Amino acid sequence: MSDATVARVRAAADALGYRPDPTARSLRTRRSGVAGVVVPDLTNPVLPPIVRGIEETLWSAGIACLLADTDNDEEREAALIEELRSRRCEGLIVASAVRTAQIPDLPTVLVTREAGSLPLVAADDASGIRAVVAHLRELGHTRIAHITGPLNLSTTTRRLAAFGEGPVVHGEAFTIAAGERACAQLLREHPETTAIVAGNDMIALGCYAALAAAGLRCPDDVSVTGHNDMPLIDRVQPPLTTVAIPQYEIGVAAANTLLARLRGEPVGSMLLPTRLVIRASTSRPRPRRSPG
Amino acid sequence: MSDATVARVRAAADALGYRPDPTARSLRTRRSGVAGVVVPDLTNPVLPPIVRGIEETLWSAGIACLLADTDNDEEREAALIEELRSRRCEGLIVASAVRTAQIPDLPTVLVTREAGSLPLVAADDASGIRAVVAHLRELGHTRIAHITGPLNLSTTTRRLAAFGEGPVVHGEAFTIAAGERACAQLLREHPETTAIVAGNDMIALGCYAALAAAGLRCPDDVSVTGHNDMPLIDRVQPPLTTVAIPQYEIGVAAANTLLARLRGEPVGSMLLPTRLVIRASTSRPRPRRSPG
DNA sequence: TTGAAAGCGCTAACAA
DNA sequence: TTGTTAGCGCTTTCAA
Repeated sequence: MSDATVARVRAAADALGYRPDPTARSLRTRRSGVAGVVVPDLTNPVLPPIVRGIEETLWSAGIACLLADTDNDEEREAALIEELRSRRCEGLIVASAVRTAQIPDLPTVLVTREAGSLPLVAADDASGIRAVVAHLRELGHTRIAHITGPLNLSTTTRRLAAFGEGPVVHGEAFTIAAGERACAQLLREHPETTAIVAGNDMIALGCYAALAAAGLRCPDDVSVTGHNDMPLIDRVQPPLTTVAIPQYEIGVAAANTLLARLRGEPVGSMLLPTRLVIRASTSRPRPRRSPG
Repeated sequence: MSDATVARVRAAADALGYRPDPTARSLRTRRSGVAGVVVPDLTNPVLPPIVRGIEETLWSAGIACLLADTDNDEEREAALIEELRSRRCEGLIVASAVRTAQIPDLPTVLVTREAGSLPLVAADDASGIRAVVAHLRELGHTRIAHITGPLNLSTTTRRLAAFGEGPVVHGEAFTIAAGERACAQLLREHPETTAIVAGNDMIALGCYAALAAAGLRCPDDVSVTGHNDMPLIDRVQPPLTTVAIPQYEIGVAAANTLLARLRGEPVGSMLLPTRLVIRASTSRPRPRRSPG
């Protein structure tokens, strides 16, 4: 068939406004051109940049994204994933995985949170937390405590392991309220603490609130660090020292990993580098008055 | 057909793992069970709660959401909407509309931003802005200026009209950087200003930066107000006086409006109530020294 | 190389 | 009421 003919047919098709029907094509090819993106809570400021990275990368590969928000509810997650599967998603990017979760028989890439042996794209939080602890030690802190996120999340266990020795209190969620409660408990149980490594930025903000409620100042009395460097966290008072993660790039990498899987290429996990951002929530510990 | 038979068939179907194929069903019924959600920039903190409201409401009506981010680019918006249409979305919820935008021949509900005569679900910003101005006047301010968002957005024109008389500077975008530039310009052109009504919270944060750069303090020298009451804006320094909008409810209402349209019911626009939230970025104007 | 035909899994219309 | 059939718009196979 000559190029000219191709051009003529194409012109005629355009003139008639012909558009291939993706539904009919899907029925025939068994490919939907759709992937599912499952998030635990879009309202968590870490997620939107990740979702943008996913969405832009998949769109440019001709794949559309069905968005599903689990509201951090495991049952809801299961139901939504089943629904996405039944809608013939070609693959899944899951940011909401809890360690016990069952992911279905579908090409799946996890983001941030690990589960089973599925490929994971996440920030290298362990090295981030180690950098934070080193920074605090350099400032002269010796009584450093850690407030974790929920124990069923792999992010929590990774960060906890990297934190190493020291008092630990577990927060029930990655929220300001949970951070505030956990920090109040920490101040009761370990009043000698001079620095707190919070499980993430939201928990760090909870620490700010608990410290203020206890009449302590940050960083003068207690230094606080976070994790994620989420939007606006540089504008709170005091600006938070935290571990920056490449959110958008994590989204892009997750999408590319899924695309590779869909092409049948072997894929593995990926940890992207983090960066310590030192702001005003950390300082030298206030010299202790000798007892008596 | 007896109930018992129904039950037996159903049991047999379950046993065989029968799942109706939504693709084939779509091909036949011409209904996809999918709606498109078009946002200008998911990274803008106002949007995630709205998207959650949309997504939860549509899911519970059996409709899945294809997410598309236009990155505030009009061409991209057109291309994405065309792509969503070709994928047989049953309807569209568009939060990215600019006033000049062409929306295709598809049931569409606009969110926040208006365009043409399409049904719109938004906050009643006009009354919010009026409340802000009244609050500033009550505090004793008489030299109140307004920094707008981009002029091609209906949110900007609504808020500008409600602001009324006074010096106005236009920001090029709803971002901190644009707010900072516009505020710097305002301080040059109208140094007598004692209060700034910013077009939204991001622009207000830009004002904070510009004021600090000019050696002015908020609220001691200049009061600042925002719009949206976005997450974390209560934690910045000083906590921002702003207009709270019911973000999640806007999403829910937009989704319900689309569902009504899809059922063929007549639908109209809806403005949801706003609420003035007074925090620490507004105070009485500093008494002016009499000249000379 | 080109064209014809079968069929993906479902639903709606129709016949028995 | 129940069963049968045509056909949605595409891709792929097979025949010419």
